[in-house]
Order: sequence, then C-alpha cells, then structure tokens
Amino acid sequence: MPDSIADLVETPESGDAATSLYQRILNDIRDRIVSGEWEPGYRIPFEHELTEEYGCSRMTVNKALSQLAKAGLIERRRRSGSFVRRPQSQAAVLEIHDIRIEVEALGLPYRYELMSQIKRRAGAGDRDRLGSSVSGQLLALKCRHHAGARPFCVEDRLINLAAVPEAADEEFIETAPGPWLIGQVPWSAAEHVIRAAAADAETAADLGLSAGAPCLVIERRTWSAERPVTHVRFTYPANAHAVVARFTPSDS
Amino acid sequence: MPDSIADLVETPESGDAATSLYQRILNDIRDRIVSGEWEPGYRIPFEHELTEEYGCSRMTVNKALSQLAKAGLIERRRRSGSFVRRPQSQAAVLEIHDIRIEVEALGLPYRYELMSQIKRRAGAGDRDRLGSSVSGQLLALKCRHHAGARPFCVEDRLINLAAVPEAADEEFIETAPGPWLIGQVPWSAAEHVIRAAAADAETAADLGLSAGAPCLVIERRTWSAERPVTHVRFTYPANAHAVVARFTPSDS
DNA sequence: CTTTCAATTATGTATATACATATCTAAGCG
DNA sequence: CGCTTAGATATGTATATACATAATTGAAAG
Repeated sequence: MPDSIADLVETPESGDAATSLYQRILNDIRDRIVSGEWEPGYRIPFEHELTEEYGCSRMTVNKALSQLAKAGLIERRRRSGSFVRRPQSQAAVLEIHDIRIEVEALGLPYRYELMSQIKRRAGAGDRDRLGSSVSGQLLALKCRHHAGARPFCVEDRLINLAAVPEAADEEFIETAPGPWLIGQVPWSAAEHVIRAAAADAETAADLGLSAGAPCLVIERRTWSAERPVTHVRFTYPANAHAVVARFTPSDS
Repeated sequence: MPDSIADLVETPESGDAATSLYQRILNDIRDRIVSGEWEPGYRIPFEHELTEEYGCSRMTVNKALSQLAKAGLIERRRRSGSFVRRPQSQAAVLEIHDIRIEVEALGLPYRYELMSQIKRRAGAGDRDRLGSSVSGQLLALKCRHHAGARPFCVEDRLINLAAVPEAADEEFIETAPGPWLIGQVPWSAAEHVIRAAAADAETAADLGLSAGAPCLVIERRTWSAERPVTHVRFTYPANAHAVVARFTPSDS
C-alpha cells in the first residue's frame, strides 16, 4: 500500500479518541517530520527504541514505520535504520466556491433550478458517497445552475438529515442547497475529488451536450464535527470550467 | 492515515518467487478488481477463506486486505466482510508532485520515457504559459509516464533556462524533469489549473485513446523567488486519475 | 408486533516469537 | 596491506494467539 501522503491525512470520520496505538506512533513521527523538527536525512529512532518509548511490541512499531515508508515520508535501510526523506509538498487549499458568484463573475445572469427532491432512507450507494457510517433518512437533490440561457452545471446532492434535520422542511426552490447549508451548518472538514468523465445520457441531456462529451466532475464531501453532512457532485461541460489552486510552502 | 499502498507495488522484474506472500495476495485481489472480474459492490472472500486458500495465517491475509482498504480499492465492514469500492484513484496530485510515487501508489510498475527535447528562444505562446516576463532561452520537453504496460500520462513542460541554467546540460533520459527540478530549485509558489478536455489527435495517440476521449488536464506553474521556473501540463485519461484534496478551515 | 438484548461473526489491533535478509564491522588469513 | 569471512544489527515477513469492536441475527420479553 502505499500510500500517498494524502492517505496519511487523518480523515474526518476517523476520530481522535479511537486512534490505535500504531496510528498514534505514526502520527507522532509524521508530525515531527512535517513540522521540520526531524529534517531530511535525520535518522529516526530504531524500532527497538520506539518499542521502549511506547511500551509496545516491535510489530506495532513496525506497522507504523512500514506505512510511513510506503507513504514516502521515510526511507528504511536494513542494518542502518530509518531516515527522513525530502520534505513533502503542501496540500493545496481549494476554495469552496459559490456557483452564483462564479457565474456572475463571468458577467452572465445566474439562474437556479430545482429538478428533483427525494427524501429516502440511506442505501448502499448512498453510503459510498456520504460515508459508511450513515444510516437513516437523507435528502437527495438534483439541481441545475444556468449561466444566461445555457446550463452551467448540474448538481447532484445528498444531505444527511441526521446531521441537518432542518433540511427536511426546506423547499430549495428559491435557494440552492449549497448556500443554504453554509448558513446552517459550520463545516469542519471537506474533501474534494476532481476528475474528468464522459457525459452519460442523462447528464448530456441536462447540459445540452452530446453523450460522451468530456466533463469536469467535482465531488465534495463535507463533515461537521466528525459527522458527514453532505455529498455533492457538480458536473460541468469541459471548457466551461477549471479549478485553480494557488499555494506557497509558507502556508503551513 | 493510511497507508500502505506501497506494498501494492509490483516491481517490474518481480516474478512470483521474490514477492512476499502478503504482496502476492494483495496483487491477486487487486488484479481481479482492476480487471473488472470483481465489480464494485462484490464481496471478496472473508479473511478465513483466504487463509485457507493461501494456506497462511490470518495476519498475513489481514495485512494484504488492510492495505487494499487504505489504498481505497476495497471497503471493510465488520461483521459483513470486505467489498470492492467503485473505482476511484486516491492519487493526490496537489500533494505529491512525483508521478512515480503516484503510479507506485496504485501498485503498478513505473516507467518514464523522454519523447522530445528542444532548446529554443521564448515565443509568444511560451509567454502565455510561463508568464509575460520570460525572454531568452528555454527548454521544451515532452515526456510520457507509464503505469505497467499502459501510458499513465503525458507531460509537456517548459523550463526557463534563465532561472535554471543547469537544465541545459541535463539529459532527462533517466530522470524525469519534475523530480530533477525539485532537487535543483526550491519553489516558492505554485499555481494549479485543473480542467477537463477532449483529447486532440496527438494526445490521443500518445495515450492510446481515441480522439475526443475525455481527459483530465493539470497545469502547474512554479516560481522561485518571483521568477517563473517551469510550466508543466499533465494530461491523464479520464477514469485513470482523479485529484483529491482534503482540508479544514483552520488550514487557511 | 415491536422492542431489547445477547450471541455470533468478521474485522481491528496488539503481543511474543521466529527466521530471513541486507548491510555494516571487525577479525582472520594470505 | 588487501581480501575474505564471520558476527552483529536492523529491518522484513510470517505465525499463533488473544482480546476488542462493530454490526447483524435471532430469540426473549414487553
């Protein structure tokens, strides 16, 4: 496994309380590396030293170190020890954008349209999107955002009613769910997945494209206090949209 | 955090003899997932079944499955079993700028290939990419990164020789320009643009796609001390790649 | 008929142990 | 002095075992 450094990031659904020992060891070492306390080339303590420090077995320490090695943060050499590798780069911050502002910035009139709204019990597919911990009622919305006369993007959203019960009484006819949610729930963490995909028949019809046309898909999962709040998938026609992220190493 | 996809890596020369058992189990399962034999939602055999099949202990099977779970290929649910997740790359381009690590994190052997290398004076199109302040010599590179037998992405790069004169003497046959630059120049700022696009004829040929196929394009401009260093455009086939970014408000 | 609770089951983590393997160190020999 | 060899050392993988935890099933109680 391997992981990428992204995998080393604590995901919101993994609480802090329930962390296992090997995870704690891993976090401790990772923190010392990314904070710069242990610089590249530094030899981190041997397994048997960490074993003593944490009062655990070598297997537990080994699990933490193996995963750090797979993540590329350290390099392990038999007989020599484990060494910090060159510093990892920073995570970029993507802004949570408001589509209205985006459209109006283009100088086009913005229009929002609710296409469907269904309240239902969470199924397996929903758990894929919101997180496996979700059970109970949720709200499935499909909306369309227009720029001038043309569709700008379609929005396919799930809202966890256990986290946001007020959403059940909201109509979402005038207000888009994104801005409404921001006013309701303070989010504590988010995850973006950005990818390209060919438009399926439904999406193509919604956006006025031909099936198979390239689209940019942005999915966002949001948590509030460790609890999944919403999953949303925006589908934009290619060329209508790009994501920009700027960052500097000094940010962290 | 995760982690352990590093073990998903199959070294090119690795036959069956040199690989460890847990790695072999991991590869077997991964292959069945990526080949489509086990579709998303499929329940893979329980640990105790794999224990029997491979004639090993549960810990060994568990190591393989845990790493697959961290790699995001499967989802594990207590009491229910382990299930194939819908395909989703966990590569984090914004965090890891090294495609080798990205490919290896997917458990595939990595290969780099230099396709062309041209030294020329900056023109108008180059200034669009590197910034208007650029004048003088620059290096234009085209490379291809492979994951296993298939092209993973093509890289189209400009290097400002005024900022990195050493690049003129580098061959870039063994080393990809990305890792080389990181070792040469400390970057102080970067900007990413991520978008979807239809493959043009040249890109389609390079990636083994049909023209018009949806692709994810990631462009990055990097500066060192206010001076443009490089502009690079990575083009990935859709479905082969996604960008993941996680963040919390406290980061910004 | 519904709710509650205990048993079952699969995974999650941890331990002690064992042997393999790579590599560095130092002793021994020509 | 240079080369070979044996030991020491740290990591790599595997085992058997144990108990914890989460989720589902089914039986008992209301």
